[in-house]
Amino acid sequence: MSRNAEVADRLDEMADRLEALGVEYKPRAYRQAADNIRGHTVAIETLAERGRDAVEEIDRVGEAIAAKVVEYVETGEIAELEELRDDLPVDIGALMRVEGVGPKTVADLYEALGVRDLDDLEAAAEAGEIREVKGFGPKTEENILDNIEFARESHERALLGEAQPLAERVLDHLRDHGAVTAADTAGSLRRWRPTVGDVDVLVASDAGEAVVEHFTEFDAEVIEAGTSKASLRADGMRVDLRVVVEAEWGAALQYFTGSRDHNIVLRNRAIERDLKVNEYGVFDVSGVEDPDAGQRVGERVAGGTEASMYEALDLPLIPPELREDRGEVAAADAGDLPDLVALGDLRGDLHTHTDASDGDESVAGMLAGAAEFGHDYLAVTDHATGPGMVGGVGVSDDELLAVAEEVRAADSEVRAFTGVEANIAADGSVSVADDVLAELDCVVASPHAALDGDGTDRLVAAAEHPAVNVLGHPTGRLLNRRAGLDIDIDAVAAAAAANDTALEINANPHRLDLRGGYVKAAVDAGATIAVNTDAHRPAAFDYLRFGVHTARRGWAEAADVLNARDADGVADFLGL
DNA sequence: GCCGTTTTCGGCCCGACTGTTTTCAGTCG
Repeated sequence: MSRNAEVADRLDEMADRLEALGVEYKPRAYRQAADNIRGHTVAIETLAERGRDAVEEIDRVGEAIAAKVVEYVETGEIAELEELRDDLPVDIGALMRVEGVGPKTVADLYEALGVRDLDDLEAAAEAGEIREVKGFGPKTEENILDNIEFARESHERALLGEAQPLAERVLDHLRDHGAVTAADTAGSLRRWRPTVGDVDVLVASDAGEAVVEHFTEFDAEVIEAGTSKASLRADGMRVDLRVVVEAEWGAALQYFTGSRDHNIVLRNRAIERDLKVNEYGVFDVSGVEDPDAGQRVGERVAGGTEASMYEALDLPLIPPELREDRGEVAAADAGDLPDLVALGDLRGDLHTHTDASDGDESVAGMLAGAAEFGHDYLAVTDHATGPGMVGGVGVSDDELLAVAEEVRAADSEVRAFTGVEANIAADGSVSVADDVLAELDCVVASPHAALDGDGTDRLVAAAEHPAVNVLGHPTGRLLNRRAGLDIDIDAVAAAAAANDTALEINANPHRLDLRGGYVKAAVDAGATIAVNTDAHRPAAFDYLRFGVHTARRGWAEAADVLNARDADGVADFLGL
């Protein structure tokens, strides 16, 4: 776990515990600080070493939280958190994972029954003790019992790469219903976050109940189903449906896409204009005595489309991937929104494998697959031997040259670039002889071993290597499994930009590395981005969309992306 | 606890739903 996430988790825990105690406002402050630390592109220990003032540079982190961050980095503890843990000695994170159980419930059940963890909770529910607690009843007890098992299993967020295909199947099913006039994803899935907590789908229809019923006929367990919303559990994920009328489609889509912080910025902007924004539309409340009197108070000025919602606030439509409260509203206001790269802009793939190393397909098969996918060019970059390449996966320098010869000789519809995925050792050196690298068109260099600690110097050294063209999956993270290297992205991006080395967005859904926040920093520093699939078989070329949307989350335009260039443009970049 | 064209104090987004209640607290998104 990167230390940013580790620190953020501690602050989130403080928020939960403060909320359990009934403290107002502080929980929100801690959560916002935690979110911003988690997403910050500079390693938190680097900032902590520079002192409290440096930590305070992170948005929503003030004096008090910065001091706790420094304390945590230096001592591994936050004294106040330890006190809070002593006050309420429970596994608050595990308990809150139970649907319907929040901080207050955790505190109440500890006080009344001494519930400390999921096992205690289950025992208390089975013994019928929970229904006897004041404020609780048999229904709550039953719900807790029903939801405990899912809480035990689903401690991880689902990968985008799993959730997106499920969402598409659900949307296809919904669109089969004649009364459905529009259907789309919402939530973090529509923002293409690398992991999602659940799958949100939204439908426009005048026949809410019929659509909900149709939804429950999808092959899945029904959690709940009302007149306009319902939830299923499918493939280990929760799928939430909402049905709205067509006139409120845009408002609902905007609202449920979030992020929450993005929506707060919009609401505050609305208030400045005597407008009110909610999931039903934008309303002019200038002549209204009490704007809070109801959800559709005032005159509706927008709501049918998402664009109308933004237009009512004097803004252009902001693409979902940007809606993370990272300055997108200010940029939109100033007319400075990026013209984001799109899937159709991508013309090739510069990081792929064949059965010469650990791929499943021959050189010819990969080239044919690339042509079928619609690419103009493909770089064949099999693994070199070196640190991290166990079990004979990597091929020797001589074999690399033999594969290159096969690539050159291939009769291919796409332009074929020879290449290698070399390994960046812990000291930053590259594991292939210089004279071999010189023979190859496209040299990808990636870290495959020693994937913890600070990797900044290592990546800077690789970026400065004259033969290296692309830094592959720079941090080496694996979602839900390995945090990967901590890096100072500004330093890495500066070195990449200065040395004409591209930084990869590895589109494999287990990686999505670089992540969006790092991409934005890299683009800001003038670095070139390569969106590659790391395909080990032709079917994996489809991963490209996950990479493209990650690029969009990083505010990247087509001009920032190496493989949005034509084959000659790429050849120029590679120095051919 | 944080923040500032309401600037060093006084606010802090908004609404639906559920289950428990006789008017609302907690949770969720």
